[in-house]
Amino acid sequence: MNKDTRQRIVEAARELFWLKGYGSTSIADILSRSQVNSGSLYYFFPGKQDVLTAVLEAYRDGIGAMLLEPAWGGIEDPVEKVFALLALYRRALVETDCTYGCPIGSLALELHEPDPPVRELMAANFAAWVAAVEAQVRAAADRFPANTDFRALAELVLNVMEGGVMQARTFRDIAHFDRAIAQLRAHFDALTEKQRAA
Amino acid sequence: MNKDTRQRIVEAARELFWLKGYGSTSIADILSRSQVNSGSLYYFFPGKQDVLTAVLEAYRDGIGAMLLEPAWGGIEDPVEKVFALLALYRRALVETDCTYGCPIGSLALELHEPDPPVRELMAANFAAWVAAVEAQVRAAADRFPANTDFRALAELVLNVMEGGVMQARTFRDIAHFDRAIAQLRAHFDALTEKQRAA
DNA sequence: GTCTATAAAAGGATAGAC
DNA sequence: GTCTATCCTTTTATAGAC
Repeated sequence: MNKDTRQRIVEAARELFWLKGYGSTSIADILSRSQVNSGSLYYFFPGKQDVLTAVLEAYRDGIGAMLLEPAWGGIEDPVEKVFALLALYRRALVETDCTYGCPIGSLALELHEPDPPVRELMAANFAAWVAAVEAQVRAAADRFPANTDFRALAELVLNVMEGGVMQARTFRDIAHFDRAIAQLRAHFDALTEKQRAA
Repeated sequence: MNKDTRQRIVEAARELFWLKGYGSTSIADILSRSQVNSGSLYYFFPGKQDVLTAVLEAYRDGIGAMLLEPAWGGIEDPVEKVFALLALYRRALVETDCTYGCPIGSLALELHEPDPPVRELMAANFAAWVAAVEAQVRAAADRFPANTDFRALAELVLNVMEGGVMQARTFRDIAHFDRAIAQLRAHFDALTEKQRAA
């Protein structure tokens, strides 16, 4: 219960930032949830923003073990891995009555002028997500037209997911997310069909 | 300078919520920017959240005159109207060094548990935007396959725009937005080509 | 490394004269 | 409808003993 104090703080902050956002989470909230006293938090972190950077580092470092591996367990086909990842976001939405938000996306739009370290960590998180998706579509490169921009395609997946989460949350209706993903699936089908025709 | 006091408050709040977000904008900020005193603001509004609903109502009521008409001036083709609307968002991003955020999208992700009136007004704003885009693609219905889901297509436009804005802001790089729109254009081209082939 | 107490400031909101 | 002054709470952060 001593050296993991820092980790308890980061974990509590991660949950609270996800549940309530950064601005609406007070230091007192973090202390209460992590069962840590003020003095200890400020021993590890100069201030609240440094807790945020630690949280963003945790997301970045955990994207494989915490997000991709759970989503991809047992799935072989690279394209289906992409949609299995999206299905994970759908599940999170359903389980939270469409209250869930992608933690990185929410922070990205909440923080209007983030200090450089914060912004760069958010960008690093998005970049890692896109790189993982890009690797999958690239692994199925033979199904796509020869001139396919795989990075842009992977970014499209991220954009549609983030947009779909935003709409589902705002309307409190998973159908918005489902329509978003259906449109993406249709786009993928059209691309692969185009290749088969060629 | 008396009956427009309320309007000055709403306008100042609109700008500040857009620049800094809702949580980071204080009542004192709004008073200072609108040159209004505390007593006057609380004469018109019970509290800060009521200022937010007034701002969201202003966005909803102004979507035609403030957003669509400026975007569509001189453009006839319905599909090009859709992309002209997206070009307006691009311009806003470029002019603000990729600091711009869609005001509704930012609020939608910042406010994690918005009270019903706030959430419904955000939804009404998105719905009006989507309806406007849907009307355009429907006006070009003959170019799309017969089974096209025009609402879902219009929602895709919104989702890609919101995602593209999020990425461009986070990376401070308009190329992210441009790739997002290019993917959307490719999707439209594929749909209309499919129809021509049929 | 952790504890309690508290400083110091900012925030939303109200009172009451005019 | 507007003005000034101010209350009350929350919030970030620090001090100093242990």
